[in-house]
Amino acid sequence: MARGAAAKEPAGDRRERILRAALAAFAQNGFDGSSTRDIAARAGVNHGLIPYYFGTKQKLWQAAVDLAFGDMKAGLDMLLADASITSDRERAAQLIHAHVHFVARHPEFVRLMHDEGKRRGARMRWIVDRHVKPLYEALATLLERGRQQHTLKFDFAPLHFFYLVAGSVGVIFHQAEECKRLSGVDPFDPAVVEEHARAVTWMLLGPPDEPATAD
Amino acid sequence: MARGAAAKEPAGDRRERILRAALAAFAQNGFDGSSTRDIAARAGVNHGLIPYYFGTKQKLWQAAVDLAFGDMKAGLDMLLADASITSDRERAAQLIHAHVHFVARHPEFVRLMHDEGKRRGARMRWIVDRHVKPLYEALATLLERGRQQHTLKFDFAPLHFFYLVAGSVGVIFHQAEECKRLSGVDPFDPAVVEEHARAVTWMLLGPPDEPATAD
DNA sequence: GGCGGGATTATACGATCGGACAACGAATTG
DNA sequence: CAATTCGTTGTCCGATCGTATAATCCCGCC
Repeated sequence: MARGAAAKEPAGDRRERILRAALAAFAQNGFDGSSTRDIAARAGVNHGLIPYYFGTKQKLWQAAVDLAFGDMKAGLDMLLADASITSDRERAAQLIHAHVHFVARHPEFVRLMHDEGKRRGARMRWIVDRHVKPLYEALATLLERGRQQHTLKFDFAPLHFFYLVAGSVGVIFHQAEECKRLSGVDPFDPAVVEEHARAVTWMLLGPPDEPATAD
Repeated sequence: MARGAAAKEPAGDRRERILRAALAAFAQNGFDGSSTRDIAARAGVNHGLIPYYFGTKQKLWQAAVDLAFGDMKAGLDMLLADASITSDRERAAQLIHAHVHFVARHPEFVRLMHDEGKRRGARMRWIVDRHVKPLYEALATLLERGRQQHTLKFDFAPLHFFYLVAGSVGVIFHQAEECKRLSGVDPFDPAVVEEHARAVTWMLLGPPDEPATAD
């Protein structure tokens, strides 16, 4: 197989460069707000390469979403591995802590969910069926376990817990630019991330020094 | 002043119809995803009327945002009036309850915030300076009051509380379509709204029957 | 050295966008 | 009634979009 290329790059690097650029662009400006020409410019390649490698803009988007949720899935699997040992409040707090820091490191997948989750359409159905649903069911079983172990005491459907967590963890990072303008604070600052993790833990598990909500 | 018009409508109704249609469109598809032609079609008017009444698409967007946040401000003022009497947990719960129901009735302003808050740009700066900042400061004083009255006990900056509330309350309604696809549950269903209000209350104030997080 | 084929580029097409503009219609005013 | 004025419409322009297509390039292979 002869790979022509401009002899600048080692291999099919350009495809991955396009993918990363597409993920950044879609996360920043949404699907409609991103143009394939801009994505190609970010990747430093000719814009004709996008139809060549990915066919259509929609398929490029799907590949970028797969990339983002791949990272997410890896992080979640790590969390779930930890969860298997978890049975008390301290462990739950570690889970929350790890999740907040993960979202802070990878805000793209929150952005993608927020961009598409509001619209009824093919992209929303695709991302929900392929990525969000497994995530949701994983969290639901996690919640049920916490409930049985009396780590969490709540009397509403897991669905609400899901959006409570998704919202309270993700929005400050999703709205990072707004947050900076509003308060001058960069939510991605490590100290701020840490404080937010404490805040979420406080919300879900109650204050650390007093008898917790959960107990 | 001679107002010609097609003699179908009583007055400058078309201007307001355009505004409402613009608000719906911007909330549904964002700024880039909405076209002035589509907005005009929704309002049932010629698309040439938009530059006539509002000049530019951006100014139309600003007028629509003012409309949405006007409703929001009215709701918040009502809440703040209630808050003046509030000094215990029950009152705080009522505030949360009212706010959740308001957001459920008017999801547009959450959508607008989520659409622009992620991007650094003129529209984000405009909406933050004009609308979000007053909202944030109002909540901050409210939080300080709750803290002094020992209704709320938290040891992190009000900024985190702001995004905790904004996220946990708003995301399930912002992502309504996703939520329907994910679980089959319509978050705007009155019973679901009520349950979500209970869920948020549980998060912020602790379980109702046990010694609350706040006390 | 020529050749074949995948990688890359340049160019073009149709569609849609925001906005400009002139013409038209109707009601008010003299 | 004539003139003016503002609401309204239809049309057009330049830019940008996604994508198709053909030419070009560069490498491994005979």
